[in-house]
Amino acid sequence: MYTVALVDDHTLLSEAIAGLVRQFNNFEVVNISVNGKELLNYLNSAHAKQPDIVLMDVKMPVMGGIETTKYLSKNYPEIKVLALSIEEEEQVVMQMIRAGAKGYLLKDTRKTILEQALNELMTYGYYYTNTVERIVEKSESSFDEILVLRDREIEFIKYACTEMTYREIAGKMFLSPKTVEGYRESVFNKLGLKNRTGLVIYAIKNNIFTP
Amino acid sequence: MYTVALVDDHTLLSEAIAGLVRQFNNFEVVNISVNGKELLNYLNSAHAKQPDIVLMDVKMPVMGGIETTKYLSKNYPEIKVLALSIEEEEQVVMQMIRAGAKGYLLKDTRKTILEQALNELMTYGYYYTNTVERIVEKSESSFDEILVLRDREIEFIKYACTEMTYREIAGKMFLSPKTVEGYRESVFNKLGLKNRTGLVIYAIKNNIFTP
DNA sequence: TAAGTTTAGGGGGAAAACACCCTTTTTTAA
DNA sequence: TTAAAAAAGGGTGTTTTCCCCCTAAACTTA
Repeated sequence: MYTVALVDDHTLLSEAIAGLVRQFNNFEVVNISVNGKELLNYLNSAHAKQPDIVLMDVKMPVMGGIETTKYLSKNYPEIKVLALSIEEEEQVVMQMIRAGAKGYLLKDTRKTILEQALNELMTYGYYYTNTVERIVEKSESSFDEILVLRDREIEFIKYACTEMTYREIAGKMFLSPKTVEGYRESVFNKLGLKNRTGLVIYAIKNNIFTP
Repeated sequence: MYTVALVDDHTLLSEAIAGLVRQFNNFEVVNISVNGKELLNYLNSAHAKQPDIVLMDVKMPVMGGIETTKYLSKNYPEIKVLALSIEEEEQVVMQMIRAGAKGYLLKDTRKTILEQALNELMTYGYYYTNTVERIVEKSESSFDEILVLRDREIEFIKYACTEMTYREIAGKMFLSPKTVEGYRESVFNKLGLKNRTGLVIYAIKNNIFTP
């Protein structure tokens, strides 16, 4: 009998998924937490039944999935983290994998896939769907262009996601308008963008700017 | 015995929640769909057992919760829509309520609350939590400008959130560039925007466009 | 220390975006 | 059945953005 802990701030969902897990053979739910902090409290408590697998949401208040996974990888390496996220932004997936998650289930997963994932996690130690594998491959080959963006360029991008004109941005950054235009050009070239609208969308998709 | 249909693109979650609903007395799950279109297909099919309640996610591809709820309110007014959403952005809540949702459950709901909501929905016809009531009150005083946006304007906004020029958007919408400029002007005036960047941010914040 | 990389700045021109001014036809609502 | 509102289109001029090309300090780093 393997043990599973759930971490998700969406109480209804974690309760519902706990119900699913309980239906599976070989698996029992030992804890449901609403964030990483609560999970750690549980793990440190004396009576805790240590989970073999943690089903972890990514976006949570207080202590998020990425942070929690990093901590677990370091301090409880025998616990396998299976990310279970609502959305499939590539960056987020990669950050979780890098943090040490042994698998990443996307929103469109079916019940049977969850069971399969749990079983494979215990037998092989990891479980990746095709979608996630593709993301990982893609990210490994053309490694993140976001890295080649300079600090000053990122600063510029954030300002570009407002209603300011480049002239006004130049004022805020204490630069000449021409310099700001230079940043625009280099950013456009690096990211293959046509105009400022594209830049805004890119910035939001890549978490440079949050609306 | 009351009937419940679920609409959610997160298959795992809808399956899990279906499991919860089946545990409740008086309720049975008659259909699980991944988007509004699929639900309508089900309702139109001959063998369909019409649901008393539809548990509806808001953000879905193909046919979203707001659109679907509007359609149901008009064509199946006897069906009660209970929104069940991951996030609690005010605009979204209000849009769903205006579309005709009889209740709105937030992510942090507990299993027992779901059961209570379903029961109250059948006895009183509606169910609102305190959080949602507060949002509704707040929004009723300062009424929403999003309503005054015309269909064609919203269509324009979606295109404006791409790298297309207005000329190209005009082509896509089969309009003259001048007409598209007219939409731009009226949208800017209505929403108090200065430029296209502001429009993109507004559209994303208000879920007109999802990056 | 010489070469490369940021960072900062500039000229000039073309294309878009923006702003305010209009008209006509069709739909919708009172 | 009018009156209002929406949808579509136009003219003209200004500002902003976009694009390409180019210079020069300042800092890394081999």
